[in-house]
Amino acid sequence: MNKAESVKLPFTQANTNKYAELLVSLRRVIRAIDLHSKRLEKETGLTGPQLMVMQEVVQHDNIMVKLIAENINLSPATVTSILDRLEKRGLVLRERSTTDKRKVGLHVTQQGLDILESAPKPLQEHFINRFEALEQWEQTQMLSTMQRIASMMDADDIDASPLLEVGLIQKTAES
Amino acid sequence: MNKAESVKLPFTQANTNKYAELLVSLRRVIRAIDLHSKRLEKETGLTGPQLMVMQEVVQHDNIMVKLIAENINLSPATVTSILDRLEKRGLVLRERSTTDKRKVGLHVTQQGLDILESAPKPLQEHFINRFEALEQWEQTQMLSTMQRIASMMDADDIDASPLLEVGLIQKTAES
DNA sequence: CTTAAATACTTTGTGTACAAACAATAATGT
DNA sequence: ACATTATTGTTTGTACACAAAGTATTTAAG
Repeated sequence: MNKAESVKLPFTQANTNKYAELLVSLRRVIRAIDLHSKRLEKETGLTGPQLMVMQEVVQHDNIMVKLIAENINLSPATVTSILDRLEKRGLVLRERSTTDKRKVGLHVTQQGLDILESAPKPLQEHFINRFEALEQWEQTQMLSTMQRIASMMDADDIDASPLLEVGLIQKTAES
Repeated sequence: MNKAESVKLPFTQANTNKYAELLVSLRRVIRAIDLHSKRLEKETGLTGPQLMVMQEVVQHDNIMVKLIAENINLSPATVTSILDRLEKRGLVLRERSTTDKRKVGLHVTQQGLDILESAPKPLQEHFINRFEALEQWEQTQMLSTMQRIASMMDADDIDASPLLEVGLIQKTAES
């Protein structure tokens, strides 16, 4: 077990445990998504997040800001700023509820529908094609890996109780 | 399985192939990374990206901006703005090369080293612990899945030649 | 040697993305 | 009735993150 005592290893160095590589892959993915979003914007006038918000509004008319935020995993503040832009372009409408004046219901306009009509997907066509060309089991496996990473990451405080359902693996300390 | 066949299915509809769920997981992960970065900032004064840049500079003294950008997968413009902040706080130094005055070499200061000394990891401790508690094969499998997703995403133009090695799956045109 | 092209970095402009502070309203408590 | 608390949404301030345009410098071409 002489793996980590080497010479100096300032911080994350050569033995750089796999999670560092994982982080690099994640960065690549994040960047790819962002670049796609930027390209969308030029081609269709809608960024990825804007597209996701629009779709939420279309699928659930009169939806509240809070709900949108939860559904697509963004903070309310972020959603507000996205809605500002969408409203300014006349793609959605805000309507304050009369029964509960804290709430704001969202509606898509005809112009918004028109844009969505021709709107592309929130992920690269290229990726989608490749993904769907995979075998079912591969898609499933990819998805469940991502979901697992996600659940390992969020809930920093909640302790891994639900993660152990798989079985109390007894550590198997083989080197 | 009568859960999603609802009424109209405007665009991305109920059969909403798995990639949509994948995107949701990715968003969760992206957000978890961002939230961790924000927390880091409050606790140590360094965000995740700042930490990554610092580590590049420590590991390769006199490194150029361009190189940093490539190594951590960011645009030069982004790195410049991160360096602005690090320099303003006296954590790094910019030094214009004398032989090629376009180039800027980066150096970490003592103060920067001090901060790094106590610097946390760029991912949640919690995640790292969980990840490293996994079996080796599981770590490997997670990593390779992420790398596969990454390579399916970037290089929008490059056609999937290396991806087909697995076998020319014949599309499975069910539905 | 002068112009053109390439390189390295910065600036500008836009769009996320968040926490924290705020405002308005609603629900609850006393 | 009045005060406290909770909920919903917005504002403010900061930090990414990029493309496109701009600056300075170097290299290449003619």
